[in-house]
Amino acid sequence: MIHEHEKLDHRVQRWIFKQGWTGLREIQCLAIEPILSEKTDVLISASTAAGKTEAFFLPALSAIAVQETGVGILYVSPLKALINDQDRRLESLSDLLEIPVTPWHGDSSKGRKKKLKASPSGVVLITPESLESLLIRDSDWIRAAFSNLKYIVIDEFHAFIGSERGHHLLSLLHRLEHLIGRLETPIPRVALSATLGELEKVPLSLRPNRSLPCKIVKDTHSTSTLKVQVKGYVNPANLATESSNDAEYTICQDLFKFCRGGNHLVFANSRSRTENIAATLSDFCEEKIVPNEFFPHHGSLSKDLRESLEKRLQQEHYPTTAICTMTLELGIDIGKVNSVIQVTAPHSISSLRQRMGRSGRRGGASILRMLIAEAELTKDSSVIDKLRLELIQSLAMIRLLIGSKWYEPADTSLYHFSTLLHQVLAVTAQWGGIRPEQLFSLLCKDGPFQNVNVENFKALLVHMGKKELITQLGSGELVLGLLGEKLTSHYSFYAVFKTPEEFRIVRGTKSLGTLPVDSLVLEGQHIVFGGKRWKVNDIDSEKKVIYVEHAKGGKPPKFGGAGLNIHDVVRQEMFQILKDGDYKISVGDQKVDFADSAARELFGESVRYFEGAKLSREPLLQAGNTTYIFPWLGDKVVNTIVALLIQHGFEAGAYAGVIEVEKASLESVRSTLLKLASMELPTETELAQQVLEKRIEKFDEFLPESTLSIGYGAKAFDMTNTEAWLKKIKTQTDCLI
DNA sequence: GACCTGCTGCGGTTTG
Repeated sequence: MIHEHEKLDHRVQRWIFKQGWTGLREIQCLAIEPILSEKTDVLISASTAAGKTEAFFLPALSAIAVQETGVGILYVSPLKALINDQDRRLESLSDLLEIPVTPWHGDSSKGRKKKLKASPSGVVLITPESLESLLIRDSDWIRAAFSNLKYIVIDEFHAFIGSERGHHLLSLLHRLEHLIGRLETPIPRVALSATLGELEKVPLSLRPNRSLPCKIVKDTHSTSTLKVQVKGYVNPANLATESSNDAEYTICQDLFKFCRGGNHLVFANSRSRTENIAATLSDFCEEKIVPNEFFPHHGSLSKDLRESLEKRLQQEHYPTTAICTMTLELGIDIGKVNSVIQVTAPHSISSLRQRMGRSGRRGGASILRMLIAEAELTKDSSVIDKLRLELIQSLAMIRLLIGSKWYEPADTSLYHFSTLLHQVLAVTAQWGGIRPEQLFSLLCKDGPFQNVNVENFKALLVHMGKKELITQLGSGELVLGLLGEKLTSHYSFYAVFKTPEEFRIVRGTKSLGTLPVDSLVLEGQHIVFGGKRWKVNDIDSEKKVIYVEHAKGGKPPKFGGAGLNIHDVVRQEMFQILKDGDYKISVGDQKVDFADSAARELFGESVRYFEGAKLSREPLLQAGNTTYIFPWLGDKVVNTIVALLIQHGFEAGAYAGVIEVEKASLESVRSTLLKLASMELPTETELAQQVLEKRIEKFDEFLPESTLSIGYGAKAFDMTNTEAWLKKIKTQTDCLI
């Protein structure tokens, strides 16, 4: 394997030497042979900054270095910013090989696009949406330009997998292979990612029809070390808002201590908390008369503000801490930071892993601090507070991250009907006219929508006809209808995901960012935005602009938001920790304690309550008029149990995975659960029929009710695991009798 | 009690 690099083009070898590299990394060596073979898909899974991009491009550029004409490599990225980074990173190597690289997205140079149009060759860096636009508007050019295409590479594959946008991408790639006559001899796909759960299942998500095998390349010995600490905080009960005694203020004081003078990332999970923390930390700087080094970074801030902060982080000239949301999670180039701090529990282990990858300078340890505030207990405290579930969830996620290296896998049971409808329109627009059976094989039978059967598809087409999205000609061919024509001819068509309407926040003539309109903003109201406090002067509903001026004090804007989706494995780990009364991680014959004394104290309270209520054996608990159910399973199962109970006349809801059944005795809930365990349960689709608002995705508004129920049912409910849980409850009860 | 991503053609202005 030491001589693998000799298979690379001589100029590529010379370039490697010139970089001063002592040799190739393990994954880079391992990737050479499968990529050069051109006979297999390749999944390259390695941690951040392990050289995944080079692992692909060194051999792939070698393979196309001798290619005369046509685009040889199509690189697909979820972010424009990533395309711009890659364009810069590839410059020296592509210059040496005289291979042109063309970034192709909404904001990229028109001149370079024009040049590629005139003489297509080399590497194209593109977003899925731009590829869609080219397929619809210029498929003849695509057919010619991509006729010699050797590789398709997808960066940050985990950002696509399992989502509407991911299915869009798979459909685009399948349509591309179809267009250039490569269905029989598919173009090898290479997926790059740091955090993929259940690796062996990923190839199916890269190519659902399995027309090529997939080679998995991963680094076998990850040398990176992690240093983790969980700190607990107690939020005093009965406090007036914005008190200097509340937990968030104490957390900010600690953040100031940890971060000042260095480069750090603070992930705060919501834009409003991000804004609050950044403002408080800036205030601390002002009080101490030192330059501010704390800045917010999230999706509603303007590109200018975000980019200047990214640059400041990367240059490392000044100490800088970004308080951020997932905008700094993906691979945009900001260099490594001293440490990562997570305030409030993370939403998934894969995102936690992604965040940790941002820390660890010069091969040193990654440092993660997790700051978790729980409410001070009073006689009115809820069961969820008494169990300290946010802390328990955080501990469970750290154990899964470090102990079992497990990440949430993609949910492959989904239908993605909204995106399927989009693709019916896109393909019809691309071809002008198409027969229904051709559409079905292209999109469902051979394409990525394999969960959709002929009946589902027929129902969809019939409804699309009724809505004038498509029309059937006498010949049987489908063409665009009036509304379909209108939708596909507007640029907003290309993306399959939905964007809420937003107001621009403007100070004088300077745009500070945008705010979703579902939030309440009134004239005279004080808001926090861009890390500073503002007073709203005027709102222009027509132009969708909010005019602001500087102000002191004020409340943050209320950003909108929806539900969580915690996985079964996380909840099972939480149960295990509480049952064992121990969260520590075994390393060799030692146990590593990663919690501070306050977190240990909170954990003790949780375990005492757990044991007192006998929750290790008893899934039900009555407190006053309310009965609680503890399935210790993911939100899909929790949703399913709630829906079943509502069907049986109960008032039920769930919080943090715990089901609350109001005005119900433990015995009445238990007998209903036992009844459910022995009867035939409704299907997920049938359960979805009782849900009133099912239109969530961008094109859901055009779907027939029956199709919506199928899609919603698969997304929200899990009858198989619910049934298994009910049977377990029944067996336990039978044993007791 | 959540987050993020993307898109065109053309008319206008400025610059070489």
